[in-house]
Amino acid sequence: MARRVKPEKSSAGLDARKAAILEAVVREHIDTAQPVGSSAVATHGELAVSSATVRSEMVALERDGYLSQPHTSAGRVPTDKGYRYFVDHLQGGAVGPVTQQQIGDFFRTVRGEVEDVLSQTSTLLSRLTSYTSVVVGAAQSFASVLSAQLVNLDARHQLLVTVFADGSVTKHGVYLDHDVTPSAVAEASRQINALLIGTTVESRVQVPSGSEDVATLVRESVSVLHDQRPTREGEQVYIGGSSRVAEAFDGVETVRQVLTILEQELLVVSLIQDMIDQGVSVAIGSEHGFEPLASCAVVVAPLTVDGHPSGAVGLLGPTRMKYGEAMAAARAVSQELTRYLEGDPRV
Amino acid sequence: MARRVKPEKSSAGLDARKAAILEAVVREHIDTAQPVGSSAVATHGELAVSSATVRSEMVALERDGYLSQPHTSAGRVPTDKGYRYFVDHLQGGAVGPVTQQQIGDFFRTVRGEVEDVLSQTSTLLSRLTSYTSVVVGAAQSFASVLSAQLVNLDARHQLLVTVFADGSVTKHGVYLDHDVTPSAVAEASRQINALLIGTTVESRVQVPSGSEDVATLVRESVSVLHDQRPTREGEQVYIGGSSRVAEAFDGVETVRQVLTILEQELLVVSLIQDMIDQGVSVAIGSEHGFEPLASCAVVVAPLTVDGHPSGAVGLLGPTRMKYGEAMAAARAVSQELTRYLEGDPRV
DNA sequence: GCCTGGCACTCGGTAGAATCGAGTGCCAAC
DNA sequence: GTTGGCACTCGATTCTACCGAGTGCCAGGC
Repeated sequence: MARRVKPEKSSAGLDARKAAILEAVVREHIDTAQPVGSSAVATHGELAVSSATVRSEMVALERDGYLSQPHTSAGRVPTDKGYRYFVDHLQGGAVGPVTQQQIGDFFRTVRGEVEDVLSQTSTLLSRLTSYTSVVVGAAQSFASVLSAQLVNLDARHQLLVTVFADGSVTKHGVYLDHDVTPSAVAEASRQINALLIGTTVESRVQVPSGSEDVATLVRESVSVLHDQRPTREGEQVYIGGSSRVAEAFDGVETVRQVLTILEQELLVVSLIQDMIDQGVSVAIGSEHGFEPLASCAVVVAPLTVDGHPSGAVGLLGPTRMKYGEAMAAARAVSQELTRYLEGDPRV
Repeated sequence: MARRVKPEKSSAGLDARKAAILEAVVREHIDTAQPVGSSAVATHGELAVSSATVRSEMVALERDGYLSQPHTSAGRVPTDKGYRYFVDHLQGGAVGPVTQQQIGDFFRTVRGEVEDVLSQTSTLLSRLTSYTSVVVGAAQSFASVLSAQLVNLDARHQLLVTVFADGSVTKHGVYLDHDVTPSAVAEASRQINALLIGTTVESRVQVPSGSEDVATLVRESVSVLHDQRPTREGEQVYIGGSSRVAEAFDGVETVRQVLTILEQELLVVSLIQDMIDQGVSVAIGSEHGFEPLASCAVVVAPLTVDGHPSGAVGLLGPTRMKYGEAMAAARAVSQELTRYLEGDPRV
């Protein structure tokens, strides 16, 4: 058997006509949610060939895994591989002027704590794209302590309020089984502040021994701060427009599955984090290896504040989502959000 | 025409047999989600009457608005009024021992900031009941300031961290258009603390005039704290198990509508707040006057910490929800959560 | 050798007819 | 007042026929 290699097939690319047909099928299917027939491609598209030609090309595209047929005598539907090719060859356009304007307006007028801004950003992104949006804000666990203060709630209950260099604030209850005097709390607060400033939650510090109230308070405070579970505290997830899930899929069961996934924030974070780590911006269907999201596509854009990776914005839609628009919107929002966060460090 | 009044009809109550039949219909319908026929009631129920008798009673119940027929020759379905009667005559049982155990375990082991506890409580309640749950935590806007501190993020950016008597903490960015020295910040922090301690966000305080850095910082800080939007900051909403919405209704469109409502937190808060204010614990169908939730029922239980109303826990399900279980679970969780919050004031 | 028009074939979707049966309303008899 | 009996209704289900979009294949043309 001759080892002759047909250039169009062995190379990753498709020949121009196949590519054009694939693109037409994808575009049409995204638009109509219906299988696309050869004649639709022949008339609608720009290629000047007959439907018979399109048909034979489609056979090849199907053999190579870019298209599939729901059943004989139906049109073709893109496979995940087909979408992948489409996305890879999409020259990333920018977002429309109206959308850009809306994004600009939003960040010009939004105010409040970072958490609120992230949450509202998620809603914005969802509104702009009509897909479900996810914003992940990663607090740097290596951020050092700027201030730690023990506040007296009542004689037995104190609140440890810690401010970190990245602007995040945590609070932890510190309880004793007997009353302490305000002056003991004030003294403990001074010591804690001195002890913790400049450290991170990962660094170990020398705590005083002894059983008098001040020492106990200091020990308790330090331990409660260091025992915070790293995952939950480190990342916040904001999901916007979960009702869009019900628009994207028509089976109630699929909707339920996707919503169930979205409820598990750790899952969502790790999925998006994986994508960011691998430098991927779009995951289609089962590319992320997540069974229940097999009919979904995820688009992400990283957030980098002052050079540090610090979260991401993402969109979740059906595999037949409008990739161009979604990617443009995610990019635009991530850029503006980054600028906002940098100009305005973790309000 | 004789003005004779039949006692059973004019009084609010139904005669015993009608009540029994109504109850049987409601129970059966909640169980099966199907219209209930007369024979099912006659056999299944405890009443020793024939289906023909049940039928004629059902005609009366339908005339009085407790039941309705999807179409001739189908069984009967309870109306909102029918559910209302059922709920009003439900003697509130307690939660099962297993559930009680789970709730107890949860509050015995849960740790962290209040916000996290409330969020996890919402998930718990949803898991226990398989309905979507809502937890509203109301921070007292009348809570006085325990401590206010200005922390130096960098030369132009300061963070105002305020601790309130109810244990809540807020942070606000304070920015100037020029650099300030750390000692100015420290001095401003001292003044702000002295100025604000004991006040509430509603009380007006006398701020220093003058253009030097310290006075400006103090003015800015006080104003940024007072300008916080009262609604958004005052109440936090935690929604658990939104995927349950997809289980409760079978039309994708209904699911979408309900999810859309749940996304509008202010709406949810005001709905629940209204119910609490009016001392209602169950709202069925259109009782709350909310079009898109016409096919839903809402169960709430108030939270009162140290005698002050401070939020609520709620459940949202279909009108054919298991009222007994839902109410018992909401009550049990609200009690335990109340105890937790009191014993452990706003960690 | 590639493209094209023609053609037989496939198969899901829709419409209509027939059927089934759960459930009703009514009535005469007890 | 209750009950068994009975005719009737009407949604749901099944079956059939049919339509048509779309295919695969092939012979003829450029």
